[in-house]
Amino acid sequence: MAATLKDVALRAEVSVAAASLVLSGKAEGRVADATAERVRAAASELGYRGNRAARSLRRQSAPLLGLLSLGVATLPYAGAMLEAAQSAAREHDYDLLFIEVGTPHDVGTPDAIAENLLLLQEHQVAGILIASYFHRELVLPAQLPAPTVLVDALCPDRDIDWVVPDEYVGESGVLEELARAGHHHVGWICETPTYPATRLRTKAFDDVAARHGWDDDPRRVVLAEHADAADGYAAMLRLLEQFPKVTAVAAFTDRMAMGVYMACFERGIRVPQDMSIVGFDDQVLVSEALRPGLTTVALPHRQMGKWAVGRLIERIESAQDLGVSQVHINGGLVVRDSVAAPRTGRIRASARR
Amino acid sequence: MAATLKDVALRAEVSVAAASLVLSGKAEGRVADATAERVRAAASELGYRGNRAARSLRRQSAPLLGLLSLGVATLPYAGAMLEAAQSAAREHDYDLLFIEVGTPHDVGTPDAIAENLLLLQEHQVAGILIASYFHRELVLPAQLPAPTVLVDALCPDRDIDWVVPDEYVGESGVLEELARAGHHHVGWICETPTYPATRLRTKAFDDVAARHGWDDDPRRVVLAEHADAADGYAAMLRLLEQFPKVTAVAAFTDRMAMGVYMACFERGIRVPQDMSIVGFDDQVLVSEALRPGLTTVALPHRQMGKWAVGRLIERIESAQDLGVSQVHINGGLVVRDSVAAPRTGRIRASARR
DNA sequence: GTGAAAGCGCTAACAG
DNA sequence: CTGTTAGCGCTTTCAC
Repeated sequence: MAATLKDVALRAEVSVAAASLVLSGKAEGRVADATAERVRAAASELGYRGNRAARSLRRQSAPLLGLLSLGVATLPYAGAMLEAAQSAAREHDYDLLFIEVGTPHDVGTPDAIAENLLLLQEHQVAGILIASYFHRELVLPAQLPAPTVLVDALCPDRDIDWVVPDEYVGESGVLEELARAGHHHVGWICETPTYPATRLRTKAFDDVAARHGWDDDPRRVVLAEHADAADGYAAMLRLLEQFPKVTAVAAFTDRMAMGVYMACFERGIRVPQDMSIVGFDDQVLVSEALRPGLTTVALPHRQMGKWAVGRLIERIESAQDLGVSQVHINGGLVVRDSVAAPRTGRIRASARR
Repeated sequence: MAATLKDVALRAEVSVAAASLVLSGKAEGRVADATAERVRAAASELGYRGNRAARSLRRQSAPLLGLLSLGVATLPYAGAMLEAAQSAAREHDYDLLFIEVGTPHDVGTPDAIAENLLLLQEHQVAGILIASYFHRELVLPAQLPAPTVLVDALCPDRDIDWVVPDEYVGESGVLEELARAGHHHVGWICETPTYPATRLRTKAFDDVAARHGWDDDPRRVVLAEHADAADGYAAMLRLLEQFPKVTAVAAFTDRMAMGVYMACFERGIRVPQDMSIVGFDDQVLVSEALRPGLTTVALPHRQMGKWAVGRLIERIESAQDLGVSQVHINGGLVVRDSVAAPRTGRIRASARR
């Protein structure tokens, strides 16, 4: 059976109180050095590991951070954020209680969120992370059971910490690459804008286009239903038809960009000589795997996870009232090889090979 | 402040013991129905949620399943398994304590595993899941702190439950598709075999090839260093050179298969008319996104997660000694459009477009 | 400096 | 059928 504090105390011939003080680093001038040493020796001989349940009961708070994932796990996005959050938590001696709410189709109703928040409360978590994607807007219960930070999500009109990707700056960055290469006929392939990520990236497109005086034929934008490769492919075919001057296209996500590549390959359109393409997300399975490599903007998953945990722990451990902190992180431009200067002549094959 | 059992008992005018019995469903003939009803009413009026720390302390076991992830979170594979495990756990009123061990490059040394197992012990977890990938062989400490099940990993010579994909049957399945289509000159692009996934899929290739009398020119196999698209691409170029008769290629993973597609696109080789391609994993970001869609075999992440949790809970809750159970699950063939009959003439473009 | 003691909220014997 | 009781292992006052 695992050794308890009492065992350690017995062995070191001190009281449990003294042993507790020493082992939780609160001995500071309250216990003689020699005694402390005896306690530490006894603990290590016994392989003492402590019992978190007992400690949590006593302290009314567990060394646990609840991670409510709103469909994140079902996405390939999750990994880096999870990993970063976990290792950041670990550095501060917290562990992560992972709860996935909602299936791929239903991304966590307010009721489901509220219910799982209560569950986290039962576990006495010291803090809560709510992770979503696409910068979604969440509806949260009025009463949160512990300090909370949102990741890639926000809650308008609410004094709560959150961290989101800087969609606007990121998208502007890749688009400037296109401008720098000299493009004027740029297509925009996007999911129908409904949540912030679509809206902000679209706004960036409009602004960059206006700034550089790009051909503003409304047919340069094609809206699709899903941000996946199949819809990206279909959208590209449509774009080629309705906006034949196009020399470069920006896609809402790397997955859509992959569909754009596929359409180009089938039509014998060379990338980047005949068509420049940029994406968003830096989904390496796609961006790095495509040939030529896709120029895109990284989503700062790792940074968001780390920041969120850092902030959460600050809040947990700080007595005074920190103001709210709502930050945007730019994951940064990832330049690969999918952007080149536009062809001067508009010579382009349109038959399949 | 959250209501305690005592508050409920007070309000229902019963003892805490009775309240406990009722609320944990052990009232069965020990408490009068009317009393039980009163307790339940009081609990719901007070919004009573219980305190897991207290319960864990008393029971010497927390309603927690420790999930030790060995690099899984850093892979896009993770999601489905995590999600399935979590929802299966939830059905039995357990939650998941998630711990990621090891970075992308170091996949959990035995020491790191041992250390984190101890950590889970501190948390009083009722059971442990150790999740890896590629069917890896693990080195585990002699003494496990709780019932344990391995997912997509195994531990040779150890009486422990595990669940792995049926690599051999799966790979044989896709290869039979190739045979059925009439191919005889089939290439095999694989990572250098070191762990079970590579070895078993390669064995399947050898066996199917022998069974159908495929051209056994040793140059039909190209080994690469990594199972990614870049190496798949390079391997395909080499294969075309050293085994020009090739009409179909099987890749160790979908990511490698994507590289194979890229090589074909660049060389003007049409898929599947000129070249049939099959993969493994059913990484939808790739397999579904490629055009034509990639015929491949699914990795049973969801099933493995679910099975593992089911088994673990069986072990936790069963008093008697269950035998060990080590299972293989076949994720199943996913037929898309990357396989066709080989061309009869060997007319193939070899210049780029 | 050190130890005794109270008690966090819950469960499980055991008495009644 | 119901209540009393004794802790689970730990932290934290408070005396000494």
